[in-house]
Amino acid sequence: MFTKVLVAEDYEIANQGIVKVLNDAVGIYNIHEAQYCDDAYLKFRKAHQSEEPFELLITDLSFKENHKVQTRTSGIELIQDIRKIQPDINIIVYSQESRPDKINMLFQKLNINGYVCKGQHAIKELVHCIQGVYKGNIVLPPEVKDANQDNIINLDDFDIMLLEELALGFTKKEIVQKLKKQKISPNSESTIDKRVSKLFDDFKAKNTTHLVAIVKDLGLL
Amino acid sequence: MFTKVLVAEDYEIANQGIVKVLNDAVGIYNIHEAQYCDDAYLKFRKAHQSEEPFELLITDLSFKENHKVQTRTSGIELIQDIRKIQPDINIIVYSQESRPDKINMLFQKLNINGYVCKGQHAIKELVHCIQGVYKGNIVLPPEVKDANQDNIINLDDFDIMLLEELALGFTKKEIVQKLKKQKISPNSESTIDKRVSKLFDDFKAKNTTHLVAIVKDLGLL
DNA sequence: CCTCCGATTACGGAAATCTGTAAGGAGTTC
DNA sequence: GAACTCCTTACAGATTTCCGTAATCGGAGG
Repeated sequence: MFTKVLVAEDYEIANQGIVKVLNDAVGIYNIHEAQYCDDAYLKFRKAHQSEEPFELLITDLSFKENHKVQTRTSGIELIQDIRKIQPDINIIVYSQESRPDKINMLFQKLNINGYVCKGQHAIKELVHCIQGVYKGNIVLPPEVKDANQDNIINLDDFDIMLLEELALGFTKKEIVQKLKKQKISPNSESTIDKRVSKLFDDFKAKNTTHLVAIVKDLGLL
Repeated sequence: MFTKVLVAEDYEIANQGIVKVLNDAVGIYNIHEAQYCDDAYLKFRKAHQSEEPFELLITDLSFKENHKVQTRTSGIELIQDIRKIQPDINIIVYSQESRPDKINMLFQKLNINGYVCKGQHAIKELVHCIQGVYKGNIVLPPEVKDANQDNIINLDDFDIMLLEELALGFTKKEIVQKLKKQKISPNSESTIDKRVSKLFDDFKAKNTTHLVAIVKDLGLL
């Protein structure tokens, strides 16, 4: 089993809970805690430099800002920064988020090893997830396993960019200008139209406003 | 101090944590727990019928659905249902939500007595909140106290309805038709235009899509 | 009674959206 | 090379949005 683990979680009650689970149910005792992203990063780097690296990171996604100045505010940035130092580190994200699309994104973009959803069965799922990751598996939460199947809509970066620009209130003409300025193709208004129309079909949206509302609800933006 | 308290929280680790805080830091020992909304409601009703009512409800807002059929899925419904039985019950909401607008809505629409934000200082805030509510105060979380001031935008029910319809992709013409069918006034396209334009100003939105995106981000929809 | 003020309503016009059709290019397959 | 598909681009027209101006109505206050 993993011997050295870092738990990054700002919510102090949960933090205590996780440590207890690791002790009692998994049998890990060398556990370091961090309540702030920056703190987690520093602890991680120090351990890596002194050649006593962590084997597993368990982290939340959202860290509330407080009086202290934090350079990293979200767990996503923390993961990216830590992966730069130690690419093969095992990472389990442990968060409130339960929207399948958003969780899927974590696996795709950040290559996390496991995800546990804070909730009723968090203890059982956490134990199961750690054991699975230790065996080298990718452990999806039941929320994603159930929901997946065929309703996954594959959005490429261009689609995401379009959605973001539209959500920021830019007109298609403005988006076209931006694209041309940045020399990104495609960049004709007609193609943008076509792309957005395809998104209408995908998400069964009636118009741009509806589309952005749907995508916001799904947590993709 | 309160003697009989109900804690409704589906997240088992947090549930345990709250009970511990109530025991150690506040000195409340007659604590009942519920992991499901329906369960909380039943316990509450039973206590009220047997004339040993709860004096305080501490509840989360979001309850994950699971295999069990739940008639109440959100803490908001739970609060509304419990208030019907015992209007003067003290209620503290204890949730992830940190957006000032959404928290304000809880105080305005549900008349809750206190709010505690899950986070770094949850323990201290929870203790402070319980003590304040016991004295008869309305206890706002620091997030709201800081943020408030003048940036509160007052939306009436008509505005909210407009925003919801727009987010569902209805055109203004369609909304007008609905209003006329339901004999709700105002119901002219021109007034709808004016109202939405005012919302543009309030939220500094460039167009309808931008407006809906902003409002979704604020958590008002 | 009169005036002021805010909300509602009507109307018009420039701009943007949405939805077609059609044409050109790049890559694949036969 | 011909046939095919997929993506990009152009264009056009109906609808909708957005933002003016202006008329009307009702309540508040002098």
